[in-house]
Amino acid sequence: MEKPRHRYHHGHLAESLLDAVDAIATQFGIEAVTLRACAKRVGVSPASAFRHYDDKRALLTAFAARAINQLADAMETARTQAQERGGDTLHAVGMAYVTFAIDKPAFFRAMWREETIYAGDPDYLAAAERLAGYLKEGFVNTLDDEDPRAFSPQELLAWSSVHGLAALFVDGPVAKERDRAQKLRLADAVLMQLGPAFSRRA
Amino acid sequence: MEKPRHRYHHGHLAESLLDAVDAIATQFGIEAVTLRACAKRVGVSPASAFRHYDDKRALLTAFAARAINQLADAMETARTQAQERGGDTLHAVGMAYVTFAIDKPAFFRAMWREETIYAGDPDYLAAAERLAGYLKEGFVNTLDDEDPRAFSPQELLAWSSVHGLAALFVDGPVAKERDRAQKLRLADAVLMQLGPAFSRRA
DNA sequence: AGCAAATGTAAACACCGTTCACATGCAATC
DNA sequence: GATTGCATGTGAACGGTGTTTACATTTGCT
Repeated sequence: MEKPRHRYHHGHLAESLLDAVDAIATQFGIEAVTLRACAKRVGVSPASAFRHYDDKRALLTAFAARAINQLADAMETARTQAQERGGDTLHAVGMAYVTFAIDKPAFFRAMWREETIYAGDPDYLAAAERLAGYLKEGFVNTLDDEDPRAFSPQELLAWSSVHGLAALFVDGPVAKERDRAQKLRLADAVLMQLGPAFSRRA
Repeated sequence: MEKPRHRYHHGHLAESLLDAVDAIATQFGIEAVTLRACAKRVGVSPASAFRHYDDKRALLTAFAARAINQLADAMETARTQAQERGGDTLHAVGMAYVTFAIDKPAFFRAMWREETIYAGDPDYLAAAERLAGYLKEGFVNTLDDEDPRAFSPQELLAWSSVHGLAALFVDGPVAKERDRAQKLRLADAVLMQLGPAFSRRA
């Protein structure tokens, strides 16, 4: 497990490149993510990336899928904790969503960028569907036979509210000068307002 | 008003470049917008753009501000019509918002891109504030002395819902295969759900 | 051991944003 | 009307970008 510094074959290049995207996006933002910079950071030639990804776009797609799964993980944790404590599951999941966006804005931007990723990618779609699942929980399914990718107006309102709030924090002129805690308090207040719109189970 | 084909001085380069961004973004998406391509389309050398904009980013900022104002125009029209007809103003304004996003996705993307524009630009901020104003209308202001850029939880919920719905249509995996009319019907149903969350004036 | 497939490389390509010294046209002054 | 100064557009150059290609190295299989 030591570091054989200069192996010709890297071994885990595909994943390491994703880590490089992660690091650069975290530090300098998604716009600063460059194939060449990722390669350099991993200690590998620029061309080698193409052995693992068709495109820069394919790399960003994989990164987006990974980011969505990270967000979904956070939502899953929030749901489980809320269930144990008997709290409002939808609220908890929504707060996890907004919190992630506030803490990892570059990741949040990378996730939803049709022009920069291959939005039809199966892994990406699967991750998005998993994420949507946590938001749908707690709603009474009016039609169980329905396409699982479809949303009832209520479900879509829930996702829209949470997503819009996150997006406005990250890329909009909302609460720009407030710190993290203030944003979270504001998010909490906003999501509370959502309550009356739903007749949902405890 | 004829066309003096080859004047050395263009005359309205700054605005023409915005038109070029408009055209290219409409046809090929915002990611395809290139300073050189804009210049070529206007029939001018690439360097000339820098006499009018500090940056590519400054050009995109101006375009974003223009796009926001276009959206705000649409919202203003919707509001006025709804008022005349005695309809739900907030709903009408929200539908204008979502409709714009569906019809001009590249514009909608360009508007909210902190990493690609100068989000502190006064013109941009003014446009955003104007837009927010139309969404705030119809709410009872609890604190009139408050910072006009601040939002009550209700107001922010309204913006978030509408913005999130638009964003999910444009850059999310929602209603991807549906046509325009179907999306608009779905948007209508979603925004209807919002009603119970507000105790707002007629 | 030997060979094929997988993986990494170096060099080249066209395109990108940006800068700088220079060319051109416009408008105000004499 | 000529001169002069300023705003505006140009051409060539720079380093950086994604991507391709022909080639090098390593791994894994027989």
